Amino acid sequence: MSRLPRDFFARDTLAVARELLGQRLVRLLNGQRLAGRIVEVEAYVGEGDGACHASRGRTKRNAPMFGPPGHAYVYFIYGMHHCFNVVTERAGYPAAVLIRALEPLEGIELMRELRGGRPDLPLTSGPARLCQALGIDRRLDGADLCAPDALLFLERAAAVLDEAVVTGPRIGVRGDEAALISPWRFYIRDNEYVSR
DNA sequence: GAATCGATGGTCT
DNA sequence: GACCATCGATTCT
Repeated sequence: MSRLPRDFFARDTLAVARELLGQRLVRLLNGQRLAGRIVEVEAYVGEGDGACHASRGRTKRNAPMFGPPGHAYVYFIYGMHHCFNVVTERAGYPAAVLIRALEPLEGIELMRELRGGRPDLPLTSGPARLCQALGIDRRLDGADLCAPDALLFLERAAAVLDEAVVTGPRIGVRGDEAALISPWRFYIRDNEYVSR
């Protein structure tokens, strides 16, 4: 099982977003492997993207987006939730892919515990839900996903066919008109773990 | 099933 | 002081 190398992330963000579908996100937590198949993502591209956190320049919070590709950008929102992004493109150009939903594959029992132990709630169908299920918080902000000793990384898995990929406007975006309609959300058609 | 709302805190103006 | 790349519960049709 090979890991996605830095070159994979050092490319056009829309291409990276599209190709992240089907790949496996792996979290090592307390010696356990938690993993899921990526089924939904969104791209946030550059300072010209009104919905991108970097659209108003570099700040302490969004600094990882301006850094080298293959690193994590984890932010805290709504007073209680975390969201996880993979930084793309070259250092100095702020862009990232938000991971919005996974299909749980490994460590499902621990994921359920991290989600509060309730059997009836979705585990990883939503950006904040998957962060809770995988134990992702601000301690992983800026982490190198390509380091040999990374506790969070991506593994190569079977590609998703074009006919199984759906694109559409991003969820929850409140930016300008172009940002509202840009079809930069990608998800796997008919997958039951896609959010909303 | 759809619409609405409260929780809760960091960040930026 | 306003805004938020959300979630889960509640309250309607």
